[in-house]
Amino acid sequence: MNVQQREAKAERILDAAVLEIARHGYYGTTVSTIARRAGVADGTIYLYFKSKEDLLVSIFERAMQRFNEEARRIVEEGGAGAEEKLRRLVDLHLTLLGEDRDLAVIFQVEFRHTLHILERLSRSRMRDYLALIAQVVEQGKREGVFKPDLDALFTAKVVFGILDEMATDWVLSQRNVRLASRSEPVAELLLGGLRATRA
Amino acid sequence: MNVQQREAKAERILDAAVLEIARHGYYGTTVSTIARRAGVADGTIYLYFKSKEDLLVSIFERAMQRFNEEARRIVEEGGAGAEEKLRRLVDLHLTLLGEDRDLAVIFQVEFRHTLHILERLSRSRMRDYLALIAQVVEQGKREGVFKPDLDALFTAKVVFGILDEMATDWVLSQRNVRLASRSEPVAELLLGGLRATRA
Amino acid sequence: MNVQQREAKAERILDAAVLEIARHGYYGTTVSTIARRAGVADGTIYLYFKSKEDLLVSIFERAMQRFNEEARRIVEEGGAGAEEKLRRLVDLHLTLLGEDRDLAVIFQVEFRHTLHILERLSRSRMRDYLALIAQVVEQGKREGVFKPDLDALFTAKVVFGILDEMATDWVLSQRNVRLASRSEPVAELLLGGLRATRA
Amino acid sequence: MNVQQREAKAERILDAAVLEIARHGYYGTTVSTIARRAGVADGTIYLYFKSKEDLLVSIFERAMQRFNEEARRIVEEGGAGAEEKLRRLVDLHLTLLGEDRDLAVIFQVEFRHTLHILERLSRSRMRDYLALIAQVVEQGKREGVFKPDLDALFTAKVVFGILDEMATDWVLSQRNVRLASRSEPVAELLLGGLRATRA
DNA sequence: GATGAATGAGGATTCATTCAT
DNA sequence: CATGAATGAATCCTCATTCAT
Repeated sequence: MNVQQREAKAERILDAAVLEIARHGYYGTTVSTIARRAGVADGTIYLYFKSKEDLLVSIFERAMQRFNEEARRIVEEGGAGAEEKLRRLVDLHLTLLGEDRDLAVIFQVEFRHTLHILERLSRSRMRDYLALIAQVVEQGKREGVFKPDLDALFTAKVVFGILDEMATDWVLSQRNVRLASRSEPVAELLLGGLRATRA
Repeated sequence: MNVQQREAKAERILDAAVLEIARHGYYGTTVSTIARRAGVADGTIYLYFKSKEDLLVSIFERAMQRFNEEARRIVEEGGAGAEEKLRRLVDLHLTLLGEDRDLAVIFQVEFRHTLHILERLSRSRMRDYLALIAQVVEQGKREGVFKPDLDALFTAKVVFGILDEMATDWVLSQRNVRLASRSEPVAELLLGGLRATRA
Repeated sequence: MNVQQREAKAERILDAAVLEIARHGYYGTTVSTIARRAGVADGTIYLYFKSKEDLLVSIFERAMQRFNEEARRIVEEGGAGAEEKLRRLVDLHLTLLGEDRDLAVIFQVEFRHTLHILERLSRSRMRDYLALIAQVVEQGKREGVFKPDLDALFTAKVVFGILDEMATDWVLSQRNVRLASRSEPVAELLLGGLRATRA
Repeated sequence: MNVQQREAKAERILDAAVLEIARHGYYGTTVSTIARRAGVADGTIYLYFKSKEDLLVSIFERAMQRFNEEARRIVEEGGAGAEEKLRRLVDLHLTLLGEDRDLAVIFQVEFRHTLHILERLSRSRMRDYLALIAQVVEQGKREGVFKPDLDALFTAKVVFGILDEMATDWVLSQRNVRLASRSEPVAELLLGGLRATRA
């Protein structure tokens, strides 16, 4: 079995885990259930993941990698201004979560709890993400479009907090709206708070 | 045993539950452990609470009641303006959580997960809380100090999101700062985003 | 529940464990089986014993205590000579094991393997037992009835080895003889080897 | 692959099994571990042995064959007397076990437990071994150097029991002595017990 | 012959909940 | 009212064995 096949099966297991955990919670999901949905035997799970917990960590890692990659692409792009970048980050966040409700549920609901378990590990990925947002804030300050006295990290947390609340709200409400439809107003409100008041 | 004694014991059990669950998580805490810390027998817990889950619901209810009561007092006060009320709400939120780290941990970490369990129930209390914030936003619009086109509920969620992120950040960081020390900058940033631009 | 009742139930569980383990081996016996035979629920076992392994340790301890107690009584008796004491020790060993075939099986078969698990623990009880035999050898040397150049501990091991082989042989043979019927010839043979040759 | 190559690989697997089982016990050793140490795939084991249990049986068979072969050579030698032969048997037993501690561990510790599994099978080889010892006892009786009233098989078991206890003691003690250094005193003690008292 | 990925039965242990005292 | 001993369902994980390649 080559690397590609192996990874494909790991993906399938991870996908099954996302689906089940989103619907029934981490503690409400048994390894057996995940295996059944992935179409493998219980024991097979353990050929690909060290433990049930490792499954959760892997879901987080896989998702955060994508978040961070795409966010980095936006932040490090040469041409765009800070306002534009912030709009895109907001949209990226809400779009990625909005595309996969199950993943969103896990992020907004399960991981919170699991931070208890995962502790530092997950926090380091989060720090990276916050740092990327903070970078845009700094750029905005340099460009003179954001208030000069903003604390970049503090502001990044505020931005994240709003996006996070939007996502949680969307996840818990059963209404059938696209999460990304919030991008515009959220970005507006944020920029309203961050923009330098012209003298 | 009169009502007062009964309630006192229920409180003791609830306090023990807060402490243990904050430290070890809902699933990491056994009913036995809670009973031991509360100084009662395992079975006694069930004379006061329907189940382990009910314990969690009760913690939430007790805390939210206090939040909502105090928030209502602020919101319904006649004399104050919307800006002032928002400042006070921000401070209330961060102060109440900052006073009891264990409770804060449960709110920021355990309840998220548990929303899965508690579902609608908890959301109704949350809706009340959000409605109170929204009321202040409305007042600000009427007073002309907030932008006239703000969607009140949406804005309330934004406010809550920021406060929530601040609290989570505080809970997860081990640093020894007072959570309430964030009240000022948070309120400033929020008001910066909400204020009507004077013509 | 008082101490006596508690101990009675622990005994019942231990008895059930002896019976099942003797018949199916330690690894061939499930905790469930033991529980069923003891007439308790699976979980109850764990109110009395830390683990399945602890059950095995406890069987060993309980039996060795009886062995050592009775052996000590013989060894420390004032009046008897070394020859007589050795005869009685041989008889004690074979009688106690011969009385309870299940226990004998566990001693001769299961514990060997389990020494791997129990290691030092059990060896200390064994050392006590060997020391008691050695004491009799010393007495015999002082009395001039045993060869003066015997190494007491070495000799004790020889004695034990013979008794042990007799027991194992009895356990593995299905023949229906009393183990204690070997006491006489074994003692004779032993004494034949130990006796001082009269000048 | 010719017969020789096939046997060489079977040997390698058996050697790996001896090593692992001696160190971790039969139940503590996985087929995978044995395969890894033997440098073959898990499945390959099953091309050479019917099952994990069969591996154990084969270890026993291989070792007993050597024991019996060498013991037979001693016993059937024309020139030597019974005393001399017994000395040599004692030395053979302790030397063979003393040369390979891993094998000794398996014999003294694992097989005991496993007798449960192997039952009759192994006993037949053992009977052969005991019969060889008994033969020497008979010879001694005929030669008049051993007591005339000895029960040959009973005596053989006594001899075996002593050797066995010596081996077990050596295996369980971590001291760094050669097991064969016990040959002399053991033989002396035995002969002391068996010798005919000269009239 | 050799491989090693996949299987899935099996078992020790935990813990929320009950109920006789 | 309070106790805490007893319950037994429920679950993660291991590992001997198989079989498609």
